[in-house]
Amino acid sequence: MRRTRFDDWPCPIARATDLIGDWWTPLIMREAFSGRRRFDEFQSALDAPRAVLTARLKRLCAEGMLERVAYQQSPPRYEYRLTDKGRAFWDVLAAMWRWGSDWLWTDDAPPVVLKDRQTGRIVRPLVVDEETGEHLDVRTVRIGRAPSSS
Amino acid sequence: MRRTRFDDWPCPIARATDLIGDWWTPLIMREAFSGRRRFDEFQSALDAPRAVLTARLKRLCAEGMLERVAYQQSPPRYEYRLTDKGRAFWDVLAAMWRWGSDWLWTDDAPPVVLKDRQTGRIVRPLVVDEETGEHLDVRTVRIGRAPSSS
DNA sequence: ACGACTAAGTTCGCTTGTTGAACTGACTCG
DNA sequence: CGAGTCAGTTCAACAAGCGAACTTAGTCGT
Repeated sequence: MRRTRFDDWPCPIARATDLIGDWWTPLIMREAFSGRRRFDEFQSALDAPRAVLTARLKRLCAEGMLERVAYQQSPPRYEYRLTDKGRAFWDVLAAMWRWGSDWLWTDDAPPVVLKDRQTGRIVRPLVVDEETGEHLDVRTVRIGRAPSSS
Repeated sequence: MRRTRFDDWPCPIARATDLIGDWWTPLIMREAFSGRRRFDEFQSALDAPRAVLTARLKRLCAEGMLERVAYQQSPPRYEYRLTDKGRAFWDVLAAMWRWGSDWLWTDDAPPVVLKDRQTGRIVRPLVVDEETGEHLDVRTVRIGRAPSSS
């Protein structure tokens, strides 16, 4: 009776949930985007249980979001690097960031923001329709069957 | 030793993770966006354990993402409706959708898509910089301290 | 009036997952 | 030779998720 897996459901949200729904995982990815690579860097930044961190890093490697790369031979030591798939996941974190900033702070404003590395300008992520560039309208979008590809 | 809570961390991603990291929760929100409102509708759509569903709906109401509204008096029956905060969460699901569609199907394409309700056009969500409308560049964005608001 | 049905949960025994703390092993550095 | 570093593993206690059965308060058909 292990917990219900969603990773073979026919829905992108379900499969993504299977990953994100693992406690700590989005935070590990956040740290990876902040440039952390080594086991102990992740561990001390997050103060996560080491056993959990081991399991998560293993899974993220298996999923192809991180890569375990040796950075020295003796003693053998490995670090974890973002892959293209992992980097693409930034979009999801950005959407979480925006929603969290907008709705999860009641009185004050969040103490951390996203900035452009060059200009220092504060960046606000927004989810739009790729075609029109307009903010996605919840009320007009619906989930539908894909056109048959046969 | 209950599991580490992130809901008072000073980071929007952490707080959002605290919600999403609850198993089933994003799927419950997906179903809410598909128009489901009643307990048994959610239950049979997802085939989730009833006790878990009870706990999740309770939490989503407490967080202000759903509202529990009586739709009849006798016997008293309630349904769960999206609030503004809940509707805003669509952006996060859309980002998950896009990333899942792009990276979680290896051979074939996902069997479900997002469509515009009016035109039937397939919609692809994209995360952009609100200012420029450009796709967020992972490499130039960094996490920084907010300007002091004093 | 009686039994079947419905909706929205609750309860229960079992299994899996998370936690914090301590431990391990292979090295390096002074 | 002893202390330190890094990347984990092990362990026991506890929390959370699981499926199945049960409950409660009412309606409907005969």
